[in-house]
Amino acid sequence: MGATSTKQSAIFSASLVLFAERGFDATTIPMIAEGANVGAGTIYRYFKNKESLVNELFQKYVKEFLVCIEKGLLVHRKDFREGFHHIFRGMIQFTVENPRALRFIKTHSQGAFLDEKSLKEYEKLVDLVCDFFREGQQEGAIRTLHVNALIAILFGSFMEVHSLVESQHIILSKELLDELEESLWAAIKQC
Amino acid sequence: MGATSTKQSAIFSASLVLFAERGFDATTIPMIAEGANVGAGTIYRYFKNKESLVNELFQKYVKEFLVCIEKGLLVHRKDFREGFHHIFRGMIQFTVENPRALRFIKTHSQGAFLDEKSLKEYEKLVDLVCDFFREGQQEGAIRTLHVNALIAILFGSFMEVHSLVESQHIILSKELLDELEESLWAAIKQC
Amino acid sequence: MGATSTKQSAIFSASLVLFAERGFDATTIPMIAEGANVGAGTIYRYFKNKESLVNELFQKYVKEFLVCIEKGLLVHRKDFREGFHHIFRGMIQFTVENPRALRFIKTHSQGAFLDEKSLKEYEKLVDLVCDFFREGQQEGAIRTLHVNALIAILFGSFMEVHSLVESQHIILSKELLDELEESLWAAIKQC
Amino acid sequence: MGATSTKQSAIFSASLVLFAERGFDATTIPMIAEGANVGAGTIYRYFKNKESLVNELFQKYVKEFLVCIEKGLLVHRKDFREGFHHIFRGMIQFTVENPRALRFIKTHSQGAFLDEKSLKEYEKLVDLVCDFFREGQQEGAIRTLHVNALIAILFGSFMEVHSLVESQHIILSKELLDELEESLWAAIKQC
DNA sequence: GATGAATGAGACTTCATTCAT
DNA sequence: GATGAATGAAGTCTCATTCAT
Repeated sequence: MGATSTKQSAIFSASLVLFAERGFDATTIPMIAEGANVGAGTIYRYFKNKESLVNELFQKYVKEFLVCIEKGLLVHRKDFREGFHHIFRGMIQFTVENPRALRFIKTHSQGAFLDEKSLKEYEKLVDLVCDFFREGQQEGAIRTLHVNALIAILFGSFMEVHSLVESQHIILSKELLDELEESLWAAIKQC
Repeated sequence: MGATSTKQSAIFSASLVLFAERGFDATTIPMIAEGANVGAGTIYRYFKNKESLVNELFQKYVKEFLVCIEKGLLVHRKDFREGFHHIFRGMIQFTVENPRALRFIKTHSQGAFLDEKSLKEYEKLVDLVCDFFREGQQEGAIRTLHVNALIAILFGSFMEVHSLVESQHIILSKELLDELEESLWAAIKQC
Repeated sequence: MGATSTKQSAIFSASLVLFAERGFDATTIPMIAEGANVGAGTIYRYFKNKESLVNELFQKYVKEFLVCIEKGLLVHRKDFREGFHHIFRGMIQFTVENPRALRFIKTHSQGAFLDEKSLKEYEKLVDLVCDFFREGQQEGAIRTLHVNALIAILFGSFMEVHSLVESQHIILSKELLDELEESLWAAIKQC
Repeated sequence: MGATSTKQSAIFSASLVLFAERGFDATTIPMIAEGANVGAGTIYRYFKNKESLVNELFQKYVKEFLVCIEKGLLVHRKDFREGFHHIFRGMIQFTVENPRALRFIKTHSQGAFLDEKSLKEYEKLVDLVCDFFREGQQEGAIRTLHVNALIAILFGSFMEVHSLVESQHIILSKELLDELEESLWAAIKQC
C-alpha cells in the first residue's frame, strides 16, 4: 500500500484510458508514462514489457467483470429471468464502476498480443454465462440457439450499445436500460 | 482485364485479410506486399499511402454492404417482418460473398485513420437501417428503443456471431440462420 | 558543459562538415550519426527532423558571420576604406574560426528547405553590407553599381577564393590576404 | 538528325532546367521524363544512368563556355584590357545563349557525381583563363595575385551577379554590364 | 525504338527498451 | 527505486533502374 502500488495503479489507469481510446498499437510507452506521471523507464520496473502490461491489464478487468456477473448469479439460480436480470445488472455495474474497461476488453479481446493466461481468463467469463444459458435451455426457458451465439448476441449487443453511450450518441437513462434488458431477454428467452 | 486491375485487386485482397485479422496498425506494408505477391513499392503505384489504402478498402466494402441490404428492402416495405428478413438475408449474403469484409468493417469503423468520405459512407449504411426502424416504430411494429440502440443490437449481435462462425466456434447451418433471425427479430419487434 | 550540449554540438559539427562537402540532399542521417558518434535516433532528440537541423545550423552560422562583420563596422564608419577593411577582416576571422561554415552558408543559401527564419537571418547579413555600400555611394567613395551587384562581387569572390584555400589549391598567407583585399577594394571603390 | 537527336536534346533541355533550379539530388528521373515529354525508360536509351546524364550535360556546357571565351581571345592577345573585354563578353554571350547553363555549371562544379572527364573539361576552362592572366602578369598588366584567386574573383563575381539577374533582383542593362566589366577589370589589373 | 509498370534498395523517422546517473 | 537520454530495429515511403509489351 506504499508508493509502489500507487505508481503501478497510475500506470494501469493511464494505460486503460489510452488503450481504450487509441488501441494497443497506437499507444506508445511515452504516452503512458506521461499519463501516469512517471518516467518511461519506471514502467519497466512494474511490467516486463508493453505486451506484459496489456495482458495484466486485460486479465485484471476481465476478472473484475467476472466478479460483477458472478455475484448476482449465485443467489437466484432457479428463475432464469431473474438470473438474466442479475447478469445484465452486473454488466451495467461493471461499466459504471470501470468507465473505459469494457471498451478496452472488447477492442483487445482478439489481439494477437494476448497470452494464454489472458485468453483463459476471457474464456472463464464466457463459460460462466454459457453454463447459465445451457441450464436454461435444459429447463426450456431459453432459446435453443448455440450457446456461443446467445453469448454473442448478449455481449455483442451490450458492448455496441455501450459504445454509443460512451460516444454520447445515446443518453443513458433508467428507461433505456430497462428496455434494453427487455429486448435482450426477448432475444434469448424461449418464446 | 489487364495486369493493372489484377495487381490492384491482389493488393485489396491481401489487405482485407490482414486488416481483418490483425488490424490496421499491426499490418505492415511488407506484409501486404507479400500477401499480394507484389513488391512493396508497387502498392504506392495504386494507393497514395497506407491510410489511403485502408480508406478505399473501407469504402468499397461499405458500399457493397449497402447494396446487399438495399436490394431486398426496396421491394417489401409494408411488412416489417418481411423487411427485416430482407435486411438479415442481405447481411448474410454479404458475409458469404465477401468473407473477411464484415469483420474488417466492424474492427475499423472507429479508426482514427478514416477520412471524411469513409465516415460518410458508413453513415449512409447506418441511416438506411435507421430509417427502416423508425418507420417500423411509427407503425407500432418495432420496439421503441432508441434506433441507434436497435442497430447496435442487430449489428453487434450479427457481427459477434459472424466472428464465431469465422473462427469455427460455430458451424453455419440453415437452422442456425433461421433461429438467429428469429432471435434478433424478437429483440427488435414490438411485442 | 553536460552531456546534452556535447551530443548536440557533435551533431552540429558532423552536419556542418557533411553539408558543406556533399550538400543537404546528398547527406544522409546515418552519415551524420556516424560522424557525430551517436545513434541515428539520437539526432531526433535534438532536432525535429533533417530540415530542422539544417535550418538551425544555417541560422547559427549566419548569426556568427553577422557578428564578425558587425563588430568592426560599428567603430570606423566615416572612412569607407577603413570600413571595408573591417568587413573584409571580419570575413577572414569568421572563416578561420569556423572552418566549413562559409562554404556551408554559400551552398545552402538558396536551398528550398530553408524556412522563413533562416531567410530572414540571411537577409540581415546582406542588408548590413548593403547599407554600408549605399552610404559609401552617397559619399562618392564607392562605385555606383547596383548594391546587390557589389555584394555579389565581394561575397562571390571571397567565397570562391575561400574554396580554393580549403581545397588547398591556394596557400593562405598574409600577402594573399592583403592583395585580395586590395583587389576587391579596387573593384568596389569609386576610382 | 532524326527523331533520335530530337529526343536526346529534349532530355538535355529538361535536365538543364531542372538541375539548375533544383539541383542534381532533388531532380528525379520521372521529372526529367515529363519535362522532356518522353517515357522514363527512354532516358536510359540515351544515357547509361542519372550520373552519366549529368556528366554529359556538364561537359557539353563547359565545352560551349570554353568556345565562347576562346573565340574572342584568339584575336586580340597583345592588349590585355582588350583580351579581358573579350573574355567578359564571351561570358555574357554564353549566359544569353544558354539561359540556365551557367547556374547549372556553378552549382554542380563541386558535385561528388562528376567523373574524371567532367573535371578535366572544367579544368581546361580554368586553365585557358589562367594562361591569359599569367601572361598578363608577366607583362605587368595584371595584378600579381595567385592566378587561381584572380579566376575566383572573375568567375565568382560574375556568377553571383548572374544569379541576381536570373532571380530578377537586378535588371540586366547595357550600363550594368559596362560598369561590371569596369569593376572586375579594376580588381584584376595592375594599378 | 519507346514506354511505363514493377521493383527493391535505401532514405527518413518512430518508439520499445536499456542503463548510467 | 526512479529517471530519461540514448539506441537501433523496423516501419513508411521514394525513386533509380529494369524489362515485358
